[in-house]
Amino acid sequence: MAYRETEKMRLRKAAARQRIAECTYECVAEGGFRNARITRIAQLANVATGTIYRHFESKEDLFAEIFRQATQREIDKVTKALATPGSATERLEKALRQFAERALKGPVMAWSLIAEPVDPKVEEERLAYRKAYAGLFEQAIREGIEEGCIPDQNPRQSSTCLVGAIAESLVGPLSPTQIGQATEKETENNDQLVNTIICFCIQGLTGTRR
Amino acid sequence: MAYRETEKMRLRKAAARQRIAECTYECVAEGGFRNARITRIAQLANVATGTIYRHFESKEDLFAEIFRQATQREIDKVTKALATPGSATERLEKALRQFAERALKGPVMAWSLIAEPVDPKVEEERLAYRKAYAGLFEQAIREGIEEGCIPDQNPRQSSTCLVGAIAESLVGPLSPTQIGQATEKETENNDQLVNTIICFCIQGLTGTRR
DNA sequence: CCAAAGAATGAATCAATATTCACTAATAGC
DNA sequence: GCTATTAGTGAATATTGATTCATTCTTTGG
Repeated sequence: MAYRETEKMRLRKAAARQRIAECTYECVAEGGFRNARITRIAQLANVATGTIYRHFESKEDLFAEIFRQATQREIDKVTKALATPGSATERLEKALRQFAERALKGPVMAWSLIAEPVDPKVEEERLAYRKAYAGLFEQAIREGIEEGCIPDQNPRQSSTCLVGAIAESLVGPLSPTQIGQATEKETENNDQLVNTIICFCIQGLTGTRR
Repeated sequence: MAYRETEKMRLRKAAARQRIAECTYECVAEGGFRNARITRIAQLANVATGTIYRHFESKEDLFAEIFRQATQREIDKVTKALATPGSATERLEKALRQFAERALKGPVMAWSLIAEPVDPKVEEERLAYRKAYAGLFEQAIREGIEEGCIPDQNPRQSSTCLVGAIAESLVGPLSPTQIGQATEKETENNDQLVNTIICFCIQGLTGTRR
């Protein structure tokens, strides 16, 4: 009898796994899942391609995990924004802004999470992600209706519409040509864009121009 | 001296080309560009794979042409809707509804036109398509502001936001699971969805609940 | 019917990647 | 240092589709 997994080894393996995950994230942020090739990920992580398969069942599984981690981060941010004090409308505005600004800061990743075609397992994660968002906004709208700052409406449908509206308002400008990092001018334009989207969304929700 | 291209031949070739185009459209409508393989298209069109290359330079070129044809059809519909009599708001509503309903009737095609990742040549067509839409809506918004039925705002930015909002409100629900043909219940839901989107958009634009 | 020219064919080739696996290196406990 | 066991490697293989091209079929004008 000889080899038995020891703590040191467990840590080393965990570190390697983590490194692979991070490099995958980097690749995706750079050019989407489509662009994240196993060979490139392996290179970045300083491991052999085969090693990746000792840590993850398949590329699909690896991607699904990265997707889950990335969306969880986004959802946490929005959840936090919705948990601040203030009226439902104010909190919704904060959350939408959070969402939009993050997406514009990392447009490729946002696009990958929102709209890039992905394998079935990853698509499953996306479904959960969408549902989570819709649920968050739905709850806030419900509160707004109770508070009286949002007119009566179907919260589920409005929240779906809301998520859709922001998502695509962002996917549009970001998806095709603009992959470069934001210049000053662009940053300014982005601020403008975010304001317009938020304004549009809040109006769409409340019917109140401000 | 012997063979010279005759009218009959010209027609026959044109017919074959047309048939290939139609079958490509079918394939795309069924599963997006990603899913439209040359071999499958050839099968549907009853030609050999090689034949496709006698009619089109490459897959990319074929796709670009199909894209152009498909978007032209969509743009014509919206243009027509915007050309009816009525206030700018009414005409915009009609146009948005037209857009949304068509997209929901052919969700996969809509998704392909709006958001599916495509080759550079096709992406170029998409850019033109987006610009055309933005231009149409922008003009209508400008008219609305002049008429006084839409508050003052940046027409370019609002129209971009508008296009984005609808597009993604539709891409969201349609992209993942629902590929099946609409059942009665779904049709009803779709009507509801379209109403909500339109309502949301018009409010976002005018700040008026109705 | 014939010869020249073009059109159509589809099996073979090429290309791009994911995945495997026979082999080597490292580790653990003695 | 030795051996059992697991980790790591990366060249070879498998897969999926686009594209090519030598060959066959059609058409045309005489």
